[in-house]
Amino acid sequence: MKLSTRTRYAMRAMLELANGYGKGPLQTRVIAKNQDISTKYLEQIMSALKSTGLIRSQRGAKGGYILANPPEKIKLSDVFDVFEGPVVTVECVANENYCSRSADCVAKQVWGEVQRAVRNVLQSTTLQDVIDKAKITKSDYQI
Amino acid sequence: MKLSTRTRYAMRAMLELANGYGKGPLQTRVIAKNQDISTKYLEQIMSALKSTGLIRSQRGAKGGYILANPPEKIKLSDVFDVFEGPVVTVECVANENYCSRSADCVAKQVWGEVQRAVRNVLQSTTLQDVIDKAKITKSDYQI
DNA sequence: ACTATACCTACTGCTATAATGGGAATAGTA
DNA sequence: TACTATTCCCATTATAGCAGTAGGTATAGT
Repeated sequence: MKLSTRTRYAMRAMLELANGYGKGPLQTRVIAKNQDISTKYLEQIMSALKSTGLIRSQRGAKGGYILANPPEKIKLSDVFDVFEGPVVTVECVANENYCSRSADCVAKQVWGEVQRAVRNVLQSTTLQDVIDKAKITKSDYQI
Repeated sequence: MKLSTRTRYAMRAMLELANGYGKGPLQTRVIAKNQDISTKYLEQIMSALKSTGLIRSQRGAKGGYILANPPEKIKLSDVFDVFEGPVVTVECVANENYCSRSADCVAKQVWGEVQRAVRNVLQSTTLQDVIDKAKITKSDYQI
């Protein structure tokens, strides 16, 4: 159950944007360099983040991306869901009609609990929470 | 972050074995039929489960598989780990030297929390727990 | 005009997944 | 002994998704 690099890159990019929130747009190129990510690949990721409404863009020179909402309003689950779907698990948890065993299936319940555990962590934490945590634990922090 | 079908099949097969624990070996063919899984594919999965020591086999006619330990001694995480590795997340969480940002990386901490949440669910539940739950909620249960 | 940026589309190599298939070794049974 | 049901072992395949590359267009600032 690995995370895709897309999700990891997306999270790191969003944390960069959160960190620079209020200081104008941040460019893909800059984020890519800071995070040591392929610029071209990150471009696609930013595009996806934009299409879900998490970030806004400014085209042209001095353009870039900014968060669509303040970092304390963006939950980690918002970012996570862009590429990992509605979280973890199994088709049968989401779709009641997926399989004939559905009603009685206990395996389904197990995966449902795992799903809730993950969601609980990601929904109860905002980008701002993460930034704050970093500032507390490290003066010389990095994201 | 989908689960592989291997893991889902493995879990269902283990639950079948748990359900029939003490009644002699259960055959791949039977499990496959009950669970509507390709027999040949399940064969490989059973082989992997055996090689990790979770189940034992009896070859030849009237053979099959049995749990290596009673169902109350087998945690769901034992089954999960066979195919999903040491759980969720990201190389940098497991390997301290994976990336130069490691020491200060807050993204890493996020994924670490997710990992712990998942492990917590899977380590605190045994096969027997799941069977019991099914018996309570349904007289006509199915796994 | 020039430049830096977002934006768009297509392609590529790679790997893992989810099977399928054939057959050998083993053990019970008639 | 012959027969049969099983585990066991190995190879092959089709597909899909991931991660990344590439080239170009539209837009905005200077």
